[in-house]
Amino acid sequence: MDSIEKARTIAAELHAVAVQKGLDPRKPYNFAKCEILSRDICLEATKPGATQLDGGRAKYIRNDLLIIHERCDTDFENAFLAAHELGHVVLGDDFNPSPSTNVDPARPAEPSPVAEDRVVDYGKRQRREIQMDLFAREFLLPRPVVKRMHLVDGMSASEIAKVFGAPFDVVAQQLFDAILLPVVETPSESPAVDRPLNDKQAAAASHRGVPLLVEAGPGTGKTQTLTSRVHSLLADGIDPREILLLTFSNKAAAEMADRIAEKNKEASAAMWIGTFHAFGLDLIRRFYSELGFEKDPRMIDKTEAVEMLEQQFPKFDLEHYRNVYAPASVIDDILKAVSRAKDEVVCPTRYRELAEAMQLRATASNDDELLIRARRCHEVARVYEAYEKIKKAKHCIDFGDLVSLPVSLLESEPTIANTISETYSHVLVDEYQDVNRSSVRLLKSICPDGANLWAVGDAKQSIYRFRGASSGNMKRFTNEDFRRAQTVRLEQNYRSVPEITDAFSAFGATMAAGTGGDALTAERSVCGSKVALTTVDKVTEQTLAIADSIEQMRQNGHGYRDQAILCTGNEKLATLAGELERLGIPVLFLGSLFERLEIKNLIAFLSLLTDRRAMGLIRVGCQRQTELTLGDVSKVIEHLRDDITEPGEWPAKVDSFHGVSESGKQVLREVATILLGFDQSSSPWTMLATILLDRTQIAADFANASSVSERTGGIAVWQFMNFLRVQPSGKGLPVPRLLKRIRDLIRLKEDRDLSKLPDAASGLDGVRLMTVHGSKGLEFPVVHFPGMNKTSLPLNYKSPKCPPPDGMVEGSGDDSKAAAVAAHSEEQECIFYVALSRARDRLIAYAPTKQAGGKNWPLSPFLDRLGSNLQRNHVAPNERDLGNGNEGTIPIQVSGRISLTTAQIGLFERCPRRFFYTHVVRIGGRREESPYTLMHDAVREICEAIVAERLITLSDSKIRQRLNQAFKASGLVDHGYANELAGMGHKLVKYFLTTRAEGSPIEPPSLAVNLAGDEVKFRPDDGFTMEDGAIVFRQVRTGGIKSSRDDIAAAAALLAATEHARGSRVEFVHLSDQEIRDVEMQKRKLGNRHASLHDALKSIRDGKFPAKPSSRTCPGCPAFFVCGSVPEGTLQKTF
DNA sequence: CTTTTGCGATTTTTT
DNA sequence: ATCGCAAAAG
Repeated sequence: MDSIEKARTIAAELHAVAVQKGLDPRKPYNFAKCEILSRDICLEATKPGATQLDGGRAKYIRNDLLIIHERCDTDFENAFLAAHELGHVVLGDDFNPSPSTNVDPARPAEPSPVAEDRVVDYGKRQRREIQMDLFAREFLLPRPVVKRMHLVDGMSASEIAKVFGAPFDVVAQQLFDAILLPVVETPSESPAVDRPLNDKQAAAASHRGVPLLVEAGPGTGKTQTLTSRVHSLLADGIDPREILLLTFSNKAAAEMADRIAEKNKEASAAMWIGTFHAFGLDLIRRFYSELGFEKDPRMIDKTEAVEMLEQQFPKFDLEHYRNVYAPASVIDDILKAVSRAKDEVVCPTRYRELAEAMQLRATASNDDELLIRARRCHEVARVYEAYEKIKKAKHCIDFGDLVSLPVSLLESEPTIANTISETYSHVLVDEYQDVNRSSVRLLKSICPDGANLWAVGDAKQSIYRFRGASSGNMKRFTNEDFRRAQTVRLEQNYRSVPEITDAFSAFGATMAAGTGGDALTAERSVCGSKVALTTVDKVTEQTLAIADSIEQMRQNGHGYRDQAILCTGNEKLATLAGELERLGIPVLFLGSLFERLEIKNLIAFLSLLTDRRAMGLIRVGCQRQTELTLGDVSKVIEHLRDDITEPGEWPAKVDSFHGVSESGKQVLREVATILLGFDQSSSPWTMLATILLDRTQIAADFANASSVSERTGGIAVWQFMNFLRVQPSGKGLPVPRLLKRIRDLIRLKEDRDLSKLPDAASGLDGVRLMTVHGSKGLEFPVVHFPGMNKTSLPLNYKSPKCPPPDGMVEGSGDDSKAAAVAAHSEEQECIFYVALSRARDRLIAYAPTKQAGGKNWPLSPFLDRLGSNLQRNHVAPNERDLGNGNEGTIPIQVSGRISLTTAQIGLFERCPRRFFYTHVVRIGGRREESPYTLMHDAVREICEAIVAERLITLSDSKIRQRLNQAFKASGLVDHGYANELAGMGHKLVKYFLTTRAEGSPIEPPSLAVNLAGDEVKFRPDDGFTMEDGAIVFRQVRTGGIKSSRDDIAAAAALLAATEHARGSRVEFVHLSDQEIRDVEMQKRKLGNRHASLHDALKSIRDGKFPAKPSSRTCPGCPAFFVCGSVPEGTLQKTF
């Protein structure tokens, strides 16, 4: 149990005792006051800003036995400040005389992992203040009390708030903590039994003077050695404020802080413990003016960064990174390159110089390939320069800046560097194998000669090479960066049984990373089971095999919570989690928050305020209290499609919805009541908190659930509400802005942070599912490691979209590509090594040997390198239903024939589910509008006009005129870069005209291919009779990306054309790529596609609409927020 | 026996 | 999007 939970438990107990003494919690200030007075401490209110308050809002003055606080408007606020200070007293945290400044009564139990909170998460002072806020809230409104009021007495959050005179949001947050998060069990309190240090550990801990690098393999007692060193430094009389302990993750920092606090709470709070990034942020905040910022520059995440650049993108006029359709993805690629540059402390100017140097070399050696690479780098440099300017102008900083800015500062300002290095007499670094050049340079600035620098790491666990971490830094520590340095190697493994230790040591001996002579000696005794590899025939059986062995391990005494499943990537984890859950294995896994049904169900309420067709009813209709039939939902959407309705106006029209059942209308009125008083400008958090706690039973249902998977659902809701609290401000209405931001987060894969389970979930008895990266630093009695196929580990190297300029990555030599490939393959070995070494007692790897199609699927070559340490066995698990079969089938009755366009059938192929929403339910809500899509719309419109007016040429001025007209109609003229956008459009139209230079135009006819009574229509955009008499039909494809795999839409077009006129051709014109592609298919291929068309139509009749999820396409789908299960009932449909 | 084509599985990882 | 394998075609 962590310190925060401990504090809350104590607070709740105090509350209970006070109530027993007869105090009334409904008078909160008096309640807190009596508790304080009973400790012989005085309580005083004073006016805000009084000198005694020392700049804070409340303060405990120990010497005077006095708590003072500023006088607030409400009794509850006063009580909260008093209780906050009471926390400092009760928790024995009164050694630090600083006042309390950032008091927040509605603070969630754990910060949301977004933007700045990710960095400062465990800043020591923040952490104490968070603890006190939660203590105070718990003292005034204990979770068990509010939980009982809500669940047993049936009181809403507002009613509870009234009773206590507390604000709604404070009660709501407390209720969320109480009913959505699992109750943390009082632990059996078994603090890690510290064994005495072995000789090597003791030597490492007591070392003084010259820099020391401790090579600590897995399970060698690294943390214990490090904490021992800290305690020995303290014992030597070192002031804890002189000790700096740097880590790479907040998790590690918190663990170190807690471990040190076990023996010395005061020292732990006084030391600087945190990540490199948090330390960097501290420096930036201290020296903001030297860095050219105003006070407290704001941190932005990548989503915000992309948004900033997107606005200015048209003006960059990039040639090599030109994706005029979806600039966001290009910007993302470039920002990744920028981030890498910052890892190497390469500023925009230096980036451009490197690119220019490449250009010179390319011209000198006549190397065309090099020249193109150089130009690409140059374009990145241009965007990089602009990005830094925008950021500075807006007083923002990004993740990369957190380390690179302080490095530049300290390296250029020796006085500041001196001040800092004099502050810290002892610097300790954890996970040294994860340092990149920027962190090394930061270290060198803090301790130039390396005196009393102490680092610990393991080159074989270096799995962050993609962000510039290199185990080469381990070698350089002694040779180059900190000469005079010594090394110590810890050789005893205390974690794993010999079977496992020997296995990963054997693999370790063959690894490129590390020295080769670093095998470990197992201290534990043999367990009798070797590391196992369980192979199965098919992928589906792998899940069954894992489920079987989880249960078997359970019979051997390893509970679910003792077992972990590790995968290399997130995608596979999510699939596995779903399947195991269906097999009845409880799993601890959230997955992508916004893809969970509970969350989509909530977002549906929000979308009902913004979407005029109310497609959110699809999700709302699936929920217990608001059940609707699919038929009714579909009818409502149909009504709203033809109606001119503003978003949120539909509740007024319920009576006029003909064809909707009476019971359906009744539910719709209830939904309207649930939404009453909210609109697009409402705060999403307030609205959903009201819905969850005041107007529905949704939250209560989670509290009453018992299964791990339902509890996980509750945690997801908690996490989502937590996320809603911290939205960046910006233009537009809050609700639509939030929906856009969610889509952007997923597109940029920034939703990953939200899929981390809060600490409060750790008590649940479920199998832990995580990536190998996520498992670093952890250990589990049993580890399952699936997917050990050649294609997944090692993964093939893929070069970044924007490779760094030659010479940017220090120590990569002349061939930067070869160096990157080598680094990648080293990293893959490290991933395997880390995974193996997480296991204490049992380790089982899994792999299917055949693909779904039945062909062989080779095993990972890494397995052979375990030699005789690996026990192989092949199993054939009993078939069970993984529930993948019928998913997506919807009862539907199609009357009459089906008639679709090529575009529609193409959509069915890409994602049948999306087809269902778009063309069966017809939810509408076309794709998102952006300046780029509007520009493309204008171009398309003009091209259509050109065909209709049979124009062959059009003067530049006429094109401009038409574009201008279209831009006016769409409002694009007002865009800041309307000229640049018009320039792009001009190019596209001009290219379209060149495609019309040959042959004589014909009126494009409407074509169709007959498919057993049904049809697929092909309406060409353009048509010609060529000089040789051939007829050509053209379709303009705006997307422009050439898909190498011909889709069935193309086949349908071809078939339709041939049916119309034998020997006619079909061509796709890609405007952005300036290319005409002939649609060609061999007889066999065309035959196969023809069969696929038949299959597709049959699937539509059968109601088979499975989703094809993809993080790339889903966020852009209009049905994104409603996709999932559908309401009950059969759908009547005419196409 | 060689070449083409289809198809399935994979497109990480994080402060 | 890209790779590697297996089956079909030449």
